[in-house]
Amino acid sequence: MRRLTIKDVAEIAGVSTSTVSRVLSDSPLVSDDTRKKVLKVVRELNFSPNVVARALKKRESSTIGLLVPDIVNPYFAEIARGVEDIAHKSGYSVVLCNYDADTEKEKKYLQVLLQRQIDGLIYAGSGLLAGSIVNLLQAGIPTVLLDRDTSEILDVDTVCIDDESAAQLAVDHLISLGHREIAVLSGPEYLNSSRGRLAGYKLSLARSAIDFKPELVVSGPFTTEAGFELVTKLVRSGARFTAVFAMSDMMAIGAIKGLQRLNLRVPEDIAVVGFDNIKMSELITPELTTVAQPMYELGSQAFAILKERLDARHSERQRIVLKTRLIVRDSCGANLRTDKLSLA
Amino acid sequence: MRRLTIKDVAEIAGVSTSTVSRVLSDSPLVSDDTRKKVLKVVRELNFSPNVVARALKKRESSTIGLLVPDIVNPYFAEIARGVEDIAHKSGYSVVLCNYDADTEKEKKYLQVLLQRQIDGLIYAGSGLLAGSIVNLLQAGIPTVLLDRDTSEILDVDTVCIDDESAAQLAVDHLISLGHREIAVLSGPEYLNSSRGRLAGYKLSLARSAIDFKPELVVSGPFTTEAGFELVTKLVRSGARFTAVFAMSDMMAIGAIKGLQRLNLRVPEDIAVVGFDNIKMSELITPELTTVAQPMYELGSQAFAILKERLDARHSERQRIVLKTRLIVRDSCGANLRTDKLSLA
DNA sequence: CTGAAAGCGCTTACAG
DNA sequence: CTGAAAGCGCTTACAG
Repeated sequence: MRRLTIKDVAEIAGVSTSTVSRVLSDSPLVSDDTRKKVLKVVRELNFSPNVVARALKKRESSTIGLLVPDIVNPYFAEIARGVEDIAHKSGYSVVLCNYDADTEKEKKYLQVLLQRQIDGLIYAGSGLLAGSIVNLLQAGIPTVLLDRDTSEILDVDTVCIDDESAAQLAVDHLISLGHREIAVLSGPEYLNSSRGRLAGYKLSLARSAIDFKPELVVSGPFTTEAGFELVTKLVRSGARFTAVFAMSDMMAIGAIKGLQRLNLRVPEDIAVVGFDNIKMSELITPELTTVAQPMYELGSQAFAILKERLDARHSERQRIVLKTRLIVRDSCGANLRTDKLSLA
Repeated sequence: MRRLTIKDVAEIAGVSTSTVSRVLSDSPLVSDDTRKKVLKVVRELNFSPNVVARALKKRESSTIGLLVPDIVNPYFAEIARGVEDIAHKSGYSVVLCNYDADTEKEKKYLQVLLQRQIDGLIYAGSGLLAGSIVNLLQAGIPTVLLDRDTSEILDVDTVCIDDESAAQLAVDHLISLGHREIAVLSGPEYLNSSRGRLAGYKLSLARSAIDFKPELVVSGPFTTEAGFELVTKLVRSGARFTAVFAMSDMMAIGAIKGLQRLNLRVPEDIAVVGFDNIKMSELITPELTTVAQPMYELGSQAFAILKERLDARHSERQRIVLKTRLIVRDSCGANLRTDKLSLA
């Protein structure tokens, strides 16, 4: 069963393919009469144009690439949702790429996406090779970096949060609750986001005249497993602390599990703050106090500025910083006196 | 900066575009010498062919559509990962579509995907319009249905689980622990999966000579919110039960929250089994006993059978049923005597 | 307002 | 083994 083409439509409607093409793309260069005639045939045949032919001709594929480390990570899933929703509304399709922490996969995906003539790329997460991004920019494909602040290094559009002040939200909260020995479960050290959050932590300590103790800072990937293992080690090392600041909710959740395994109560013995506010954070017990990142908005804004660049290629570089806020729940003890049953 | 084409390569290498095309697609109809010559130029120019042109000519886009209700739902995120991993390995890109429960969006996506000349479609979740799928099949685009057993209705490839026996795993476990009043938090009633699981529940009861009580069955969407509200209502209605079988982990997690709010302990007062085994299920407290679905495999198998159909269009209809298994953790009390600390 | 023609960047049957 | 030519299904500058 051959697919229909504008040629079929043209013949039946008794016009040229040019005309069919024009009505299909809402060109004003068509009389109302012919437009109606053509539209009628289109409807009758249930005709739907071949967008890959269009893409070839126009050199615009109306598709963008979305690179995330792993869509299974709820943080990236929410971002992806934000991207896809807005892209779809604007007539773009998004091809999903999970590159893990794998440099080879990352290169491979970039190559595939280039071959597919994507109009733009949204790059989330940590894997970015300096080399790859340079290639992209050289190839002239509009790119926005999500969740990575590379302002110093590269001239790319970017949407992110202010990691430093976001971290302060968390740490100040702990301090206000009386904590002075605050351990930190950091993400990978090579990430700007980890560094920024650590800087925020130090700042908060300094403001309250608390000494910074390097031995209270441990780092690993943003996973529950890492959270579990890092606290466990920390406790066993004999380090003294009454609270922990985890740089992701996944780590915080792992940490809470770890503390519970060690027979430590959260928040009574140790308080825990997370970071991200993934949905899961309010489903665990105790409900997690955390710094909320607007994941969905990170995604939708990323697409929005990509779109701006696609529409008008001259625009200035944009750097969007989204707001974070502290969500106080139960894992730091701030709500200890509240009778939770009254909420039900 | 114009993108390079095979014409550029051909000129520099001193051969025809046909030849360049042949070496690029590994045709055997090229001598070793010319192949080397061409490859050298390709490498030097860092040339990468335009796959949309290829797609137009070959009428194969090497892309597939993936329709999920919502990628933020961890169940679908894991499935998506399974699909994407294997698709990528086979040289296919996947276009992500979140259609929610929205019939209009669903139609729109289907239309867009058709226009994009996707080679195949993987359709997960519940939204399937009978009408849409018929259109698809008529359009001749290979489709596999994931997570929906439509064997009676439609002649489509399908990968799913045996809902009936999976549910029995859960319910039998509860019964073996002495429970006889088992409430069920069902998914939407119009779904085959909900119906199958309910059938399994009834079968298990019958086998143990337990009367089926319709008032213990309530249904709603597969969400934590529904789980929370459904148990809450059930308890307040005065219904008597000592255990609940939730048809998804999200519902089970919501139910546990709800019970806790009501000052009921899980599993001491009420046991809860879930369904799916999403990652979150072992992160909550108490850790959730659940029936594991192989989400990743559902996704990868779905792509695998789609690929088979793409490679050899004559294949018979396939229906793959994947294994489920019971994961015993803490939410039913089966492990009550185990000293959990010994695990740490 | 409309159509004929050229062309987007590939692939492949055909001829040699 | 290699190349010239036609064509995939559109869009759009050009001429009228």
